[in-house]
Amino acid sequence: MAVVTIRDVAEAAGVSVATVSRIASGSDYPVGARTRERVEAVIEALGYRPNQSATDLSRRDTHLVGVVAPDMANQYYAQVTRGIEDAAHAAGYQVLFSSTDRRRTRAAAALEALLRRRVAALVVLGGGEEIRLTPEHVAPYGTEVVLVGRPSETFSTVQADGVRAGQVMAEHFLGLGHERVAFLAGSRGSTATRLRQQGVRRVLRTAGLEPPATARGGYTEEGGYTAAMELLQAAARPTAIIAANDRMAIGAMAAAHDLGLSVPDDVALAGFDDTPISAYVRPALTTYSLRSGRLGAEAMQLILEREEGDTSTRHRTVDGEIVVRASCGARPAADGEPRAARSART
Amino acid sequence: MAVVTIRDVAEAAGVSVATVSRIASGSDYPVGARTRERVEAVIEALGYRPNQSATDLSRRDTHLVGVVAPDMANQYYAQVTRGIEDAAHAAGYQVLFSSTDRRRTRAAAALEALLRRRVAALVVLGGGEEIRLTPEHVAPYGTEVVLVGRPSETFSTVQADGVRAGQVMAEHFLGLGHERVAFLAGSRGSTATRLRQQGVRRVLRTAGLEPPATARGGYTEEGGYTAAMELLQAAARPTAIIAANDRMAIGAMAAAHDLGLSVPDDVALAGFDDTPISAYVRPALTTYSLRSGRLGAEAMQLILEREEGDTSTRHRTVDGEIVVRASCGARPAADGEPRAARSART
DNA sequence: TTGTAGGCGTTATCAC
DNA sequence: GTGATAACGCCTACAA
Repeated sequence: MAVVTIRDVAEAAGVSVATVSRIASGSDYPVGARTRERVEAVIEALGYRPNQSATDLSRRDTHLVGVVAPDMANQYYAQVTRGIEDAAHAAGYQVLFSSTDRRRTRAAAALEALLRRRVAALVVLGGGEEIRLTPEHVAPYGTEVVLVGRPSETFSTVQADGVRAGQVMAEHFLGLGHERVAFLAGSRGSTATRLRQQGVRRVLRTAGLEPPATARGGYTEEGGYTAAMELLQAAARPTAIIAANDRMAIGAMAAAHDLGLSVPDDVALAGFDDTPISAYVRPALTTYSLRSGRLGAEAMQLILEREEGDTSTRHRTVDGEIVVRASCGARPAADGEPRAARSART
Repeated sequence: MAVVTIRDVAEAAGVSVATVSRIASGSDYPVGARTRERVEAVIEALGYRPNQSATDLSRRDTHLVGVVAPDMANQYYAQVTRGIEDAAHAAGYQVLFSSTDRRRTRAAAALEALLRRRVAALVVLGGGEEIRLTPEHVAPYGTEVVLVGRPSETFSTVQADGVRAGQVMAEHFLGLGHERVAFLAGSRGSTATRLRQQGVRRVLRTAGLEPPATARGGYTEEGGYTAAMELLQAAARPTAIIAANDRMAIGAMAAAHDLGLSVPDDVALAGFDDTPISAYVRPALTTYSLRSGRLGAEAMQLILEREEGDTSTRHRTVDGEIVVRASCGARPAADGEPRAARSART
């Protein structure tokens, strides 16, 4: 009933704790075959499970990676985290995470707690301002820090190529003949929005068109709906709206619908993220797949490389691809499609 | 540069480690005002952060709660986890989590790792079969276990009132005059599906109607699409489909659309979960709000109560409410609506 | 009020 | 090969 310690095992097996440790920890230190067998049997019989706190303390290394994000219930962060997690578990790490809810105090508390736990690495998701983290903070602990989705000189980063994504999407619409393209921004100060918008702007400018009319939707369906209502009722109605994410694009689709406008005939639409649902709204949503999971996997990759000696600050870019469906007008409305999720990756 | 330990602080402040400990750990052990002040200054200056592994080892208590779920990228689990997390942080706990990907080996490994960490509590999400957890497993460690969304005699549980949810939804459709109601099940062996289906069945039987035609969609949009295609092309086409979750309902909506059927006129639709998006598809989806976050909060509540001495096995039920929108036919299609997210909670 | 010292459960360095 | 034993960093009787 009481917790079995290494000493209990040693005693029961008639060996020293050192021997048990060598066996239980999977070390490659040589141990006699007979002894090993006996000890393993005892471990099994007693249900011995090494206390990780003790191991960490002794080894001075927790195999823990801390993840900090604005909100884990948000699909994007959840997917990135999943990517981190898969790679982490494969490498014998565990994931400890905290949502900041975009609040300074929560972010600070989360970071503090993670540092106390001496996490081997820290992955910060999102471009929010709520996080104050300096190299001095983590220096003493040798914690590897990776920022996902925000630029940095001092820390390693993993980013989606937002500018390129915006360009690709804008070019797609220009290719379809659109000249009045609007942009639906996410939240203020968001890196993702800024980059995508920059890409869109650049393409429009190069084509000699006016910069996109812009409204802000805070990345939610509701915000997208409201912002799109505004854009769609403006004097010069845009013929296409590029939303900074799928959720807003779907809100915009609802707005168009409620205004009696046809998508894509009256207004073409597209988003970013390639949310699972985007293939199943009607018309199916054209979007840009960012492979959020890859971002997480890449972040973990940086962490593992550090473990192998590379302590430099590195920057990785993960790029995605446009997924053309019906909402942009490049494909027939779903009615005639044989397959709901029909899409093309170019 | 090196990590600051309690000894460094003691030395710098000219006191014993015991004194520093009493101050740094926030204990209420009496300490002289002057001493306290001095020590606090040193802690601040040196940036001392207690090593949690050491604290845990010494206290024989990690303030860690482990969460195990099939897939954290799944909206539902993410929301429940968020609920756990908020409550956990408020109570000074941290959350360690693992996705099992519904695989036995991963589930076993996750559980093992969590047990080694000596998590104070374990929250198991989902009704999957991949998890083998017996009281004997955790008994030695005094780990509090809470199962969310699956029944159990031996462990505490938190569940949504699935039967009631199913009943409410079925009654809603009967009230609208439907007599051929079909059911879109999730994955095999899912508790949520079973309960909701049971509720639906019960109501239909009581009303003297045939049991619902059923197809399985695995809880995804794609599965819902495919399964609905099947149901909708059957000889006796159902006039209403109740899907076990919103994602499948949206897949079904796409299927109806692609078949040229009108929702809700040709076929009425409803889901469960009240996903944010459900208010923004067109027609807006009638659903049943389960407040997943509440499930998590409630689970954490059980854990905290245990901390206060209640070691009994307890069961909590969280119930939700139907959210009536346009897809069931009880409200006008969104076109005429002043507000996209229009909904009524009855 | 403050300090001393033993213990928490492992690992790792030495001897043997 | 195997076994003592000193860390690891903190907490907490117990003494003073």
